[in-house]
Amino acid sequence: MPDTTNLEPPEKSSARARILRTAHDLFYRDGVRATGVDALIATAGVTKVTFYRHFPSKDDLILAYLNYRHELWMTWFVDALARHRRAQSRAKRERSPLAPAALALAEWIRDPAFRGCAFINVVAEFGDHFPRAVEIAGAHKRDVTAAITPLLDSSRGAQALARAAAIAIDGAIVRAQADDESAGIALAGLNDLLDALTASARTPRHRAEAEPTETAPRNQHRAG
Amino acid sequence: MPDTTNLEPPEKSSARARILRTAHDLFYRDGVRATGVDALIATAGVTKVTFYRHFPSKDDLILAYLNYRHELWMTWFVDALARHRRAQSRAKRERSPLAPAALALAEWIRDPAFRGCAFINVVAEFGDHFPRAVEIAGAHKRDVTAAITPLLDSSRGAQALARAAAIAIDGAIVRAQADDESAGIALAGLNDLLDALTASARTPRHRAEAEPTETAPRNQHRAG
DNA sequence: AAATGCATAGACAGACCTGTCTACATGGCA
DNA sequence: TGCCATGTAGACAGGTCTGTCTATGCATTT
Repeated sequence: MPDTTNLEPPEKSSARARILRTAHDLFYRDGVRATGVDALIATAGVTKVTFYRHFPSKDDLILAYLNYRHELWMTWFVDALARHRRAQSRAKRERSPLAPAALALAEWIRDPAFRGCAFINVVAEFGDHFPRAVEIAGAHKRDVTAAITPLLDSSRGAQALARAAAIAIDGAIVRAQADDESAGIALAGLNDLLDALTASARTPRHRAEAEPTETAPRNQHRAG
Repeated sequence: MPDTTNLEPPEKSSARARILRTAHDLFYRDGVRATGVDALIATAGVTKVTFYRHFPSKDDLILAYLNYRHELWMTWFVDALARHRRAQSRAKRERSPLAPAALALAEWIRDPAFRGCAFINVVAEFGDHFPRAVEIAGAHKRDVTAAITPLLDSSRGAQALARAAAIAIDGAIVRAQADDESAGIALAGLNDLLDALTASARTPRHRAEAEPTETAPRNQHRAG
C-alpha cells in the first residue's frame, strides 16, 4: 500500500509514534518474529525504557501494529477504490463493476515494498499461538469484503459476490507474493476471476447461496 | 492433507526419516521459526550429532521439509482429484469440471490438522530472506496449477483458466486459515468462483489472455 | 580382529531473545 | 519550588537459539 504517510498527531508522544511506525515497517518487511526488540529500539531511536513504557510487551506492539496497519491500509484501499471508480465512470467503455478493486490491487502488488498481506503473514507466522492476532486478521478480511460490496448491485446476492471476490483478491495477493515475476499472472488471474464473477451474476445460472455443505463432503477425514 | 503415511523406505536410515517426519509435523503445525532444533531432536528421539549429520543446518532441513511436503501433498491432491472425478462421472447430474478440485479442497480444509498452505506460510515467514524456499514454493504453485489443468478442455484457454482457478484455490486456503469458522465461507466462495469461471469459459465474452498490463497502471507507485 | 559407519548422551560456545534494572536529564504544571 | 511524566544511556538477568565438541557403544564389513 503506497505512500504510508504518518497519520499520528505528533503532539501526542512522538516517541510512541516513531516506535509504531518503525514496527510497522520492520514487521511488514522482515516478519514479526524476525524483528527483535533491539532492532526496533535502535531503528526508532528510543531506549528500552521508553519502548517498554509504551508497549509493555512485544505482543502489545504486535497488536498495535496490526491495528495501525489495518487503519492505514483500509484508508488507502477505500481511497483507491473511489479513485478508480471515478476514472472508470469518466471513461466511456463499460467495465466490470469490480474492476476498481482489481486496479487497486494492481497498484499495490506492483509496489516495490509489497510483501503480501500483513494479516495473512501474521496468521501464517503465529497461527493458533496468537489468537488475538488471528482475530484482528479476521476482522480485517471482513472489512475488506465490506469495502468492495458497494461496488456491486445491492439487489441480488451482492454479499455472496463480494465474499467470492475477496477470496479471489486474497489468492492474487499470495500468488503475487510467492513468485516474484508472477505478479502479472496473479493480476491476470484476478481479472479473469472477477470478470467471470460479474458475468455469471448477470446471467444467474446457478446461484450458489453461501451454504457450502451442498458440495463439501460430510465425512470427517482424520489426518496424520 | 489427510493421512500422511510414511513414504520413506525404512531400510535407509530410519533416523533421517524420523527427523524429516517430525520436522514436517512441527514446522507445519507451529511454524518453522517457532520450532527449535532442540524440540525437533527431542520429539524425533535422536541426538544433536545425528541430527546435524543428516541436516548440516536448519535451513537444509527446512528445504528438505518443503520438498517432502510437496511430494506428500501432491500425491494426495492428484489422488483426491482422480477420486472425485470418478465419483462425479458415476453421478448422473452434470457439474463444473473444476468441481473435483473444490471437493478435494473441502476435504483438506475441513481436516482438523489444516493450518493453511505450508508453502504460503513459509514465504510469509521468511520472504526475501530465504530465496531457495520461495523458489520451491513457486514450483509447488506451478505444479498445483498443472495438476488441475487436465480437468479442463485442452482446446481453448485451459491454461489461463487453470491459473485463475489456482488463484481462487489459494484465496480459499488463506481465507479458511485466517478465520476458523469461515471455512464454510471460503468453500462457498471457492465454489462460486470456480462455477463462474467455467460458465464464462463456455460463453467466451471477453477472453482475457494473460497479459495483465491491459488493466494495470504503468506508473511506478513509490511507497514508504 | 580391526576398521568403519552410525547411533547415543550431553556439555559447551556464542549469539540473540525479551524484559528489568539503576541512574540521570528535561520540561511543563501546580 | 516541588512533582511527575517523559525522555536518555546502558548494564544485566535468564532463557532460547543454532551449531560444535568429546566420549562412548554397537553393528557390519573387510
